[in-house]
Amino acid sequence: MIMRRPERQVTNRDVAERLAFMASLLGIAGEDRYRVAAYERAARQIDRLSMPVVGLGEEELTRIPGIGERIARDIREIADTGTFEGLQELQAVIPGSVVDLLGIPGIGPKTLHILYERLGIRTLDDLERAVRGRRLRTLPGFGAKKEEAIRRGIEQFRKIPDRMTRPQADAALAEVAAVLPGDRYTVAGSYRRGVSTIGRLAIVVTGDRDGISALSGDLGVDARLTMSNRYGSALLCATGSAGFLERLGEVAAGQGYRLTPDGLVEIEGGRLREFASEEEVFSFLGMEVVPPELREDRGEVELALRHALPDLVDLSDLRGDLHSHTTWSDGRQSLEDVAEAGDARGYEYIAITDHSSRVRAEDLERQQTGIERVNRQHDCQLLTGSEVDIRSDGTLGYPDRVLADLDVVVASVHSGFSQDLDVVTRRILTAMENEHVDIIGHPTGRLLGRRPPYAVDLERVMAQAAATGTALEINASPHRLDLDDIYIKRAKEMGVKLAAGTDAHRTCEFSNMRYGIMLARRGWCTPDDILNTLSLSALMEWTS
DNA sequence: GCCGTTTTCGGCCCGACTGTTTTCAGTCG
Repeated sequence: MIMRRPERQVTNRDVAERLAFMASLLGIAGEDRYRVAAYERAARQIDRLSMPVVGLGEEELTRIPGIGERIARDIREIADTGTFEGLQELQAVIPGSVVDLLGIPGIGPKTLHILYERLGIRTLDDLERAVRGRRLRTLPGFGAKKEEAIRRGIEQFRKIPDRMTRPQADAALAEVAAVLPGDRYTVAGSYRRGVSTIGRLAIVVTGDRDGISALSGDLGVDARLTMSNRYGSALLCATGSAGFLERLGEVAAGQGYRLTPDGLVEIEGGRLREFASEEEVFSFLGMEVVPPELREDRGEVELALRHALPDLVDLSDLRGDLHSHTTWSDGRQSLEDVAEAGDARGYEYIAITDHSSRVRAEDLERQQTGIERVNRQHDCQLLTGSEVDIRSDGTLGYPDRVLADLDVVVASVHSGFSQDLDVVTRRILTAMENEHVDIIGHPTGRLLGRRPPYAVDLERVMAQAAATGTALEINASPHRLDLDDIYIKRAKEMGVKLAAGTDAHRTCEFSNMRYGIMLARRGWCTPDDILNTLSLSALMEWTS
């Protein structure tokens, strides 16, 4: 049976993506940077628009700030044809492989423009050859150091694994949902275990084969068919991980069984025992049910046999969020918006932590007045705070007297990513020595699929966190998910508190907390390990 | 390219950082 997806409607995301692509091409073509910025701004506007843009006429489009006559025409063209003339003209001149090079750290549009125009570089391989041939340093505005920086950038770029972020996986799963009814399948694999990035989606399907070939063919989903009376073992095996299943297989073998997706097979005699649910399998083997997030062969099987698994933290245990941005810096939400979002989630508090680099100390005082006013109108209390830069020389973005007035101080590295291990580590250690710093934000600085972590000695950071009573952040943004699970577990074991924060720049991002909790659970955290399970008063005591 | 007027062109977010420069340009967040 051939599954054909219906012709897809052009979404706002599609339009935004075309406009952003135009901006990249204009930048590489060496166009005026404000023209480039105009397309970037328009892309952002369309992306956050609540109504579908395909239904709007040019007249209505120009009423959106940042969209004038020209871009309104382009948008209409995209809505009708999927692309527009100006974009096609540029695409005819600049190959797509050139645009990809913008992903290399240290290469922006201006640099790429010169590389493309002067050296005719079109691909990553071209660029690598030019670097090896020391041809970059001869270009105007280039030198040996920049050439070396680009060489390192290429190295990093090549190391980025080709895995989906969780939002990308969710988008792919939406395509699965279009093919199969929800009661016929369950998502398994690394997705179900809550891994930060997903290589390949795995699902377990019950019933007939309808739609299965479309899933594995078009969508590249690993779909395993089973019967409902064998669903338990099938889901267990499809969820993994390999190490966990191996350990579980040993337990089964000790009791005379072989673990298979069909069920437990008696080693002597070959009789099959079937299980409709995972719970039944665990129970049969005399074990506690192991939550999917723990199934990584890190000692969970032994504890499950002793019925001594940790009581993992749950989203409902959280009383607030410890990292958010507003329009005072680079956020898209007002203080009022944040308080409303907090009320809607039933939070007791949300820390307002705008970037120190974007808010002058005297403006921070004005923001505090605003917070006091908003707090009178809402149950959820906004906490005064800052995400203060740990600058490349190790100093903080605000003087102590400013930090002393804040409820919550998150200190983060946003610069000097290419510094040596020891330099970056000492910057962070120094920040923790400051008595006003409560939390180290996104401790490794990684951006999933885009930028590897900076070089930092996490053992030393964790030891210092334990010694100074500083919390380490679990940054819940699906593009960061930083700290990683193995370090969360290690930190917890060292007695370090972990602070879950969404880093929300807009109200819809507060729901990203679910990712943070997923990660905390993978790090074996109980409610006691997470700072923001504390009540407001207990939190205030902890930070003071 | 957009916007706001000072109705017809000049300014557009900005600070830290780095590398290339002798005072600035490009990248990044």
